[in-house]
Amino acid sequence: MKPAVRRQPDRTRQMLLECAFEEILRSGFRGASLDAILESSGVTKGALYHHFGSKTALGYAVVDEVVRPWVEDAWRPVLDADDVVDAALKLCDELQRQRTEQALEYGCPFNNLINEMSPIDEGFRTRLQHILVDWHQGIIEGIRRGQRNGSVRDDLDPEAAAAFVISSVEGAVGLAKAQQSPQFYEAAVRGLHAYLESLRPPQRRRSRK
Amino acid sequence: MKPAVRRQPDRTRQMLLECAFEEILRSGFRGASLDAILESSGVTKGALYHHFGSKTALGYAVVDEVVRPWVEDAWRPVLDADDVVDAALKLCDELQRQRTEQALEYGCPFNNLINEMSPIDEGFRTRLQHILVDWHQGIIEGIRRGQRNGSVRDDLDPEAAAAFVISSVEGAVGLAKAQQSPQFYEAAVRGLHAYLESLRPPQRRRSRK
DNA sequence: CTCTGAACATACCGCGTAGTATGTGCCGCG
DNA sequence: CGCGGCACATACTACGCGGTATGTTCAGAG
Repeated sequence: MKPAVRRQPDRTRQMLLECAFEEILRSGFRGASLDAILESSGVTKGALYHHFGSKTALGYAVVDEVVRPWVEDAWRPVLDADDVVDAALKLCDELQRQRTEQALEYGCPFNNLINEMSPIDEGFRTRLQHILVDWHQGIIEGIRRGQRNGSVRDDLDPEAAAAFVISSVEGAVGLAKAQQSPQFYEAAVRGLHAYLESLRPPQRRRSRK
Repeated sequence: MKPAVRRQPDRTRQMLLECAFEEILRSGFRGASLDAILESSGVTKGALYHHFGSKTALGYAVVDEVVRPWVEDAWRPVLDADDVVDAALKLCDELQRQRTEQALEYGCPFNNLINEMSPIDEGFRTRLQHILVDWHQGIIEGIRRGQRNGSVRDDLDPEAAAAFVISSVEGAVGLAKAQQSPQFYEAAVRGLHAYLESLRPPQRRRSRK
């Protein structure tokens, strides 16, 4: 009657991380109920405290092993593309298309955690900071490469532009939570789209195509 | 021995609102402890529940009577100025200067509440939504006026640009909480500054001065 | 002067929570 | 074959929290 295979510590741990991620996305970290995580994951409290020493430790693990890859997978394609603006616009359209989902209701897990936990817990703050710094640095590198291969204007401060773009994206996703219609969010993405277009060098009509 | 004047219901109520605002800024709404608010305001629990039916009612009142004016006072000057871009840049520098304060640690009360409460409480969501819609509409009007009097480019989607700017500001303030240095925040504001400059019409060198 | 009710003050309650103490089964090693 | 310890499972505890019940005081109407 019991599950065919038990004693799968890796799988149990992974289940906990994923279900905790979902619950934290819905309720925030402090609002996340361990009982809810246990119920959705089908794990008992004993198992949880065997794998993680505390709720905080579980939260840290979620940041390190779920949130971080989740964020990096999002912006990594931009860095790999040869035309940064094209790649960014593509990602921008992606944001527009995925808007019907939970994203508009629950926002971005990364942004949520920064807002909730950074001021009150150093462990969260430093972890989230590193994710942000890496992201920022990645975009800066992308812009520099774009400037080198002529797909981005030369007279652009890469550090400022990168921070500005990241801020606008996270800000838009955050503010969208206050709306029940995607109107504001769509407008913000349109604004971002136009801004990204303006980053192309003026002399050249198009880089190619 | 007792305070010279007691029984000042208006003052008591105001004290509660202000102290609740501070506590909510520090700990979020759910994390805000009524006991902490009572201690900092010097009011007892009986008095609190005489003025407000519940913690939620207190939170709504804080949004309506503290957060809303706080937000509107910030962007109202932009609408009143004749050159929108100048006014926006001024506000932008203001953001840069006030960065040393609590702003970087605790963020924007408005943005914080949206992120925390919108997904889980309709009462908060609708109130915050109205503040955001008014803000958005205000900036749109400002841009339109700028386009009419020649201080803003004609080929600009006011709705998109307004949402984009608001998003970037709130996003920057939110993300700044993850940093202990103002580096990222300053970069984002610099990016915003450059973007605002780009909104000026190209043909005219300067509107005046 | 009296008396009513607004404006508090104090003591208490119930609930959900993170965390713990202790028990159990099973796999692998010797 | 025995047995130690990993991977769980269950029952319980402590505590902070929002909320309430009840008592007290004072200002003002009549």
